[in-house]
Amino acid sequence: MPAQPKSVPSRRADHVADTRGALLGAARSLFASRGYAATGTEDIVSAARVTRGALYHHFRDKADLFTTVMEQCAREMAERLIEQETRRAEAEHQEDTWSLLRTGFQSFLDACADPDFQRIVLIEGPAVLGHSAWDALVEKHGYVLLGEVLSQAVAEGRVDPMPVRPLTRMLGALISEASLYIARSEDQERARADAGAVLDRMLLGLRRQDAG
Amino acid sequence: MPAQPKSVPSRRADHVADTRGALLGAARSLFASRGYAATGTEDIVSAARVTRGALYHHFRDKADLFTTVMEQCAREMAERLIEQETRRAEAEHQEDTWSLLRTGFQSFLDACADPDFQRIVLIEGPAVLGHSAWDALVEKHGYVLLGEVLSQAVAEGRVDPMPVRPLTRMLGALISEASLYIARSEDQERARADAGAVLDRMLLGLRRQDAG
DNA sequence: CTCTGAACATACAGACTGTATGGGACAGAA
DNA sequence: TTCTGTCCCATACAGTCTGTATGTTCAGAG
Repeated sequence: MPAQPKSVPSRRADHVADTRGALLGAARSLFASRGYAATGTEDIVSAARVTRGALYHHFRDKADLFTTVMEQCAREMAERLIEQETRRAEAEHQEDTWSLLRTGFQSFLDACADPDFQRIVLIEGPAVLGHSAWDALVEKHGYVLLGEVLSQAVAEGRVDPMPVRPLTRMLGALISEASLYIARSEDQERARADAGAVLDRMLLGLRRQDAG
Repeated sequence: MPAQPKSVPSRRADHVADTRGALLGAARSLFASRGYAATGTEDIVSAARVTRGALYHHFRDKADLFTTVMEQCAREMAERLIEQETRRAEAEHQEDTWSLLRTGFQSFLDACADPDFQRIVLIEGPAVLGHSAWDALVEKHGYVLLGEVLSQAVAEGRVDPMPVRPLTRMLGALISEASLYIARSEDQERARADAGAVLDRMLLGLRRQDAG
């Protein structure tokens, strides 16, 4: 009878996972700082202290590695937002639903300030994967939450009925551009306040118009 | 005394301009259809019926060629919009200024439907040039008109006072994403109507609030 | 006519990606 | 224990692409 049940991974499996994780970490750091094209596979494997053989064993090619890294970034962002959103929902469940939606978008904007996310997902992603594949990934991870929030807001009558799919994309693009604008501004504080104000005003346009 | 004044270009100069134009045209077509990375310099020069020597004579490197192509696309778009805008301004100068602004943005959205513009300027541009250089180019050609219209709208009190720079960027991103959404939709007609409606509502949020 | 420089074409060197090959470690069968 | 197959990874190699260096042609100045 073995000392450990079958479900416990072997030490060898740990090493494999460590190698793969090191590759992902190195790739993520380099893609975020230098971009996809300017990062050679040799740079990645030397940073991960392995050889290119390990890379091409774990990933089909360089684009596959990038896809995995981007998916990781997107998933982390989605989890962060969901956890943050549920915490707010239970904390301030008595507050006005409209101001809840407003503050939700503001914190969404703050979350997008992550440099890795900006560079890998927002900048490099569309050009490396092509816009259709990029869109599928973002749809899978990011837009589920945003689309859910929006359709719920429509269902509750907080915003006027309108097609949710284009609304989701356009609000996502709006927040993305706002975060990039803030990131490359001199005065971050001021840029954050300005972009937040503009975003808030645009959101206002979606609000239910008829006071009936 | 020469039969032609000095200002008349020689036939050789015509050939030079033709070569450069052929390179730009081939590069534009290929960059738009296959993207920057998937287009080799050999593809470009064979389509232009010259050799790589001509390319590297006229342009510093491949990125320089791309920059010139993108600048051409952006300039054409800006000229198209300006010409279109001035025509509308003189034709309907008696109409409501707010609805003028609204229809202006809708026709801006329609202009962005150009596939070359979408792929080269909106998709490939940021990743190839880097977001800062890309932003400088778009600032130079595209955002002058948009920013002008917006600051004028603020000055005339049609929209509430708010920082114009972030507003310009975010509206530009909004329209860009809307045009891309339309382009990759199954039902173009419906997508156009939906995106236009959402854009119109967001614009509504910027409108002057106090009825004083 | 000679000479210079622009406008290309050609040839070459370097870098990078992807693949084919080889070896070492580990698990399971005999 | 020994043998064997498979997984994991390192190394070597081939193909492609970019950028540069060199060569060639030709228009125009002196």
